[in-house]
Amino acid sequence: MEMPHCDTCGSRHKSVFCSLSEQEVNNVDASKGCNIYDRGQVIFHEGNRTNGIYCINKGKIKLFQLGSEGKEQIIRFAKAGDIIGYRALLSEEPLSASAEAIEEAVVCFIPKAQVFSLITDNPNFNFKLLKTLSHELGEAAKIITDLAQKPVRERLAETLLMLKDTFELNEEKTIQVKLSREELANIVGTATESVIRLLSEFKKDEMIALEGRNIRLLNIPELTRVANIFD
Amino acid sequence: MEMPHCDTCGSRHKSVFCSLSEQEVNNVDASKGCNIYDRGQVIFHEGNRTNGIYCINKGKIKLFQLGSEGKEQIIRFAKAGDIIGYRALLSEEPLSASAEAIEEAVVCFIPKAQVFSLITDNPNFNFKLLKTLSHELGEAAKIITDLAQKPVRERLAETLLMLKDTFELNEEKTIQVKLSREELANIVGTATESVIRLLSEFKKDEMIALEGRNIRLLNIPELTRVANIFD
DNA sequence: TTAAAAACATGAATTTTATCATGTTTTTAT
DNA sequence: ATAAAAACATGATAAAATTCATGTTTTTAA
Repeated sequence: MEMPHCDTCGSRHKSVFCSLSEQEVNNVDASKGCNIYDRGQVIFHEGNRTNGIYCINKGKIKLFQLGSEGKEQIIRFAKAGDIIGYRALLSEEPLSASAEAIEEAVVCFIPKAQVFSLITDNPNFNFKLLKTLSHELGEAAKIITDLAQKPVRERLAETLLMLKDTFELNEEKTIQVKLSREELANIVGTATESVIRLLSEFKKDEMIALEGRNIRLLNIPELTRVANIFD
Repeated sequence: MEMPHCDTCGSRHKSVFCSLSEQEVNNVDASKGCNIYDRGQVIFHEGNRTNGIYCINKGKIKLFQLGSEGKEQIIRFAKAGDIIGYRALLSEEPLSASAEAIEEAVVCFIPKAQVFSLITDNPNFNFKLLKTLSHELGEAAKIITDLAQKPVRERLAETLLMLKDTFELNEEKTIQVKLSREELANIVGTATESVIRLLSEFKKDEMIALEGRNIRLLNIPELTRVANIFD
């Protein structure tokens, strides 16, 4: 594999690393290691320790926890420019989730020492980290309230809109990520059959179109109404 | 009211402020403002902006979001030594939750400038903040998985154990916090009647004893088993 | 390429959970 | 102290969601 350079990494400027000096970018470059992961390959395992953070150069990643019955709960997604594994590194706790590529991905590993030296020496990086963590915590609180209070139909509509925001639509209004019905169920927090049924309903109501795992959002205002989102 | 001094604040040494120098403590003291809140009084409102963080000197606080039907979802609790409002301050977003005293509380307000100067000048404080945020994010992920996958009965048992860990038991094994059945339902994510019914069951099975709003945990191993917690 | 496995789909039955109705007890405010 | 309000409690009913069963389609691997 050809090692990608942070220098030429397209997503660096909209990432947590956007404020790094040339010298700092070179330091990160020198200390990092990169890997290609095929669809389905695991980047790290829940419960393990981490000695650095992972930066997504290319591809799409799902982060999930295993529930007590061995069922996956997808906590969030990461894509080019995002970092993963920082929560465990900073809290000095084991990884709270596993990370798995949902399409071919290139992921760089930045060792702990490098991360901590950036935190110490680059206030902008530090504030970016604080901001990322705080933002994620706010998102998590919203998800908690939704899971606790909204019925499955609303949560599925909301999930489709979240996937649109995260991965965007192409020209044909198709969400740019392919997930199985089971994976959708593992975001929504429901049974696979319920997702299948509700997707069929959304299709019948012409809110979406289905072509295999591709989902086209035909009527976003109506999906928003179903999701019961007021903000 | 008598203004409490950080200097003599019993919880400071186990809080995020434990690493402050004498000078820094004096600076915080000089810039802070304190208030007493009676049970039921609101400290801040979801959706508003904040210009600092709130440090609990005494008392117990619930943090909650309002769901789309106007129902409270309790996200977490705070007690002496804890800080609240930092998520919104650091993410530069509106407050994601409201804070309300569930018993008489003394809460100090530390202005933004003071917080940011500590972040910049005291690496230990900064790391404590990063650690707190990361830890909270991990807790939130666990809650998400539980809400998505565990039935109400298990979640209620788990909630009782969480309250035990947060507020501790007295000599009679009573959880040291008084919550209404409705508030318990707003943690668990269920209907008030379901909480009432399940508490009666737990009582019949001699896992707990009920005396008004006091809950005594008689059989913690069995509660743990019901909660289906393997760690 | 073809057999096996996995994913998708749908109906029926069952379980879980919420809602509604009603009565009692406790708390709060005058 | 007492009336009103809120909280607690429980049964009956209804709704929501899961599970089970079964068949089809799609994907994967030999």
